[in-house]
Amino acid sequence: MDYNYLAELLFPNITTLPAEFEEKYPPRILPEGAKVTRFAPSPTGFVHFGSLFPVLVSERLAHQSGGVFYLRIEDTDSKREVVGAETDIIRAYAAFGIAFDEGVTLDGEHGDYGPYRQSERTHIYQTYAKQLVREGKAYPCFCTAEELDAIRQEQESIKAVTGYYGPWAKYRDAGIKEIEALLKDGEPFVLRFRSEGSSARKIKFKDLVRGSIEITENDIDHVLLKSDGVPTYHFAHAVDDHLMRTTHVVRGEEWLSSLPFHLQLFSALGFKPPKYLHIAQLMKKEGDSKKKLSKRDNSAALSYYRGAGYISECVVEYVMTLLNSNYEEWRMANPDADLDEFKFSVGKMSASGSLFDFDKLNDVSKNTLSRLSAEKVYSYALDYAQEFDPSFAQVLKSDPDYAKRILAIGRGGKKPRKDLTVMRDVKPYMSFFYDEYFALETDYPEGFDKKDIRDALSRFIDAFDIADTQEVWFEKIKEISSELGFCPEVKLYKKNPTAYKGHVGDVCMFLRIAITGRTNSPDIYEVMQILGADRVKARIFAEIQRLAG
RNA sequence: GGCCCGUUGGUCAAGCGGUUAAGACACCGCCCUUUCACGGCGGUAACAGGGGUUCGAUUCCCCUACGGGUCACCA
Repeated sequence: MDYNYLAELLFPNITTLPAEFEEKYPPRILPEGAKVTRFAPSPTGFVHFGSLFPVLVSERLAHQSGGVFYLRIEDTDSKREVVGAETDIIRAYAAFGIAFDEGVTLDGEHGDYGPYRQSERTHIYQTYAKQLVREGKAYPCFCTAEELDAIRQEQESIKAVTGYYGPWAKYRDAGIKEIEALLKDGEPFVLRFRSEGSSARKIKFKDLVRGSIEITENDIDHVLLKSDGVPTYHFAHAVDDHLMRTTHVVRGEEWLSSLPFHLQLFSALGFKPPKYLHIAQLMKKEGDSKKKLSKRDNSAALSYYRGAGYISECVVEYVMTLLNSNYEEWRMANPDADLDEFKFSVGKMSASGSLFDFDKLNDVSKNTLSRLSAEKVYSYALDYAQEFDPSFAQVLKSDPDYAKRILAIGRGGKKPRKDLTVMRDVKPYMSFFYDEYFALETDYPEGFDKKDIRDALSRFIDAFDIADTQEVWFEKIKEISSELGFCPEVKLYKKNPTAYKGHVGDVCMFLRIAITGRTNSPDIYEVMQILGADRVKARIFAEIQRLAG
């Protein structure tokens, strides 16, 4: 068989040679040990939460080593393509603080290794495909879907391993005359890889997160180019990651089984394969078993987290705890350190799939949020409100300083308050500070005389001075307490509860309800300071009236 | 079904031949506290099962079970 003749027959319009691309895309000049990684999604219009894992790993690996992290769009399947998906992807990751150094961006492409859209690289793939044909490593296959199906059925009936391989590969050894005739008739064909592998042999392979793996060799003649001349994922992966000089490929473990084929491909093309990290899938608990977090779960979409009010930093923080087992420990020791200071290591990655845990996410989120400045929380809260609660956004914007003072309560220091988990919590948390939202949301507990409550409130108004320090302020409350028969010391009260109507805590509770409308609130002294004397007095006065009426 | 990967408390996990088998979340109890949120202290709870190898296995090997992945002109 004259393979050169076949190559010309198959690709008459391809005049470029692999060497030209090798020259056009030379090895990158980077510092020693720098890693080149990429994220290569197909624009299907759905950004999966789980994709954050490989993305974050790739990003860390590249940026921690002084390397390059780029975005490549794998748009080789026109059937799955969705308009606008590309920008959605870029925006989605940008919202999580993930930036690409190179590749497809919102304002065009950046970098010297493009184009970064596979749909624009057809001639490159075909150049390499033609070369493989010349070398007898690839051949055209004219099987129809029906024929393929028939082969499979026959294999199943005699319990043979299914697939297009060896003796089953109908066109593997087709004669040139036959091929020529089919071509002349305009029969569509795919280009297949001529596998020299054997299912009787195993290959040893080292995955960076899984260690040594032994897999059966690939003996399937996989499709390299589809009948429209567009490459399959496998072929594009080999060509692109070689030409774009990727050093580390981070991808889901579902690719592990096609690895033997990929390795064969790299070898057939004369490429040095990249290092691989096959990371475990994120699972979800369903009944008693683990299930893949599927698209049907609303929590599978990355966009869900923004809608639910999780801020990007918190989600990233959570994902990091799953990605590197020592991350949490590091974070506890360095609560305020930047993520960049953490040394991400491949060796600390788990090979088994972890279960998504909302409790843990919430906890991480709460802690992360508690460490943020009031300024930052305000800005996040405003962003969120602008998208999901415009009227609250107006309120926040009407007096930013006031809002920030509220958000600053209990913030900073060794033991910050942890009231907020998600941005949705902000409004209910601070609403009573605003007259338009303020409402009496609770009643006084049973067992207290309405008159005592009224007396306590009115005596407080008489004694109240906004300029009081917390100590003075509290002394006054204690005084009022004892005057009304409430024990000023809780400990004392507990020793002999029947001797009193209640204790100072109860009196505080009266004040709290009058001022905030609820039994739970941050430190009531600070609340009063922020509300201001007028509002405090007005609310207490209104409550006295209500109790009297 | 073939091939492959995985399996330490409810969850995430440390461990890498000898440990009272860490820690975090969740849960429960107590303490602190003017409420709440914190914080402190304590508690329940695990090496999937069976064989080897070894003086000794959570750790190494094999088998089984279970879970997951993959077997497309999708990625």
